[in-house]
Amino acid sequence: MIGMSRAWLVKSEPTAYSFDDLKRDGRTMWDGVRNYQARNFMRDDMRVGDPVLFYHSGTAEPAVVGLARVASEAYVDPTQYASDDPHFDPKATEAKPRWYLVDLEPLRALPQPVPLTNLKSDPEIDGMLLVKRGNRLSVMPVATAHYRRILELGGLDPEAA
DNA sequence: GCCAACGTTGGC
DNA sequence: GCCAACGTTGGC
Repeated sequence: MIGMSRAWLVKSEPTAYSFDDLKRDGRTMWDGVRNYQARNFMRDDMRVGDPVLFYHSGTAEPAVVGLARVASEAYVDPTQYASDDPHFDPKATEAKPRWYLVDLEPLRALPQPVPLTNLKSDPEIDGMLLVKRGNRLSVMPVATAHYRRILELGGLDPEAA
């Protein structure tokens, strides 16, 4: 990681959108995020090229399964205006959008998915937001040391990735 | 399916 | 501005 590239983690239920779906699509709008903190990270802090850990939640074994990258600057999430969309927000207006998103592109699946339980028991992962009790944030920053450790556990060389 | 934790809403 | 009620997240 050259310069001030910052690592992130996004959660998704694979039945809704999986890492395989992202690989198939080649690129996707990370739409439907309806949490202000998560929105702010995307809108204010994400930069094109930042690495993104892709996490599967709501599964028998929740795990980090892939590596992606931020592929666009933030822009208005169009689903907030779509009355037939589950993420429709009647309080959002064209003049005052509420929700923003970035595009994501897949880089590669982790050769070895890294289960949440492994992270919880790993001393080097101490303090990571993801493993904090009651954490519900679906877009979060990841400390560089934690990011590198997860790549390592996932079977990727942190230097090469 | 259960339930704890959390964020948001809305009445006051 | 407080806070109870509610809906959602997400691990188990």
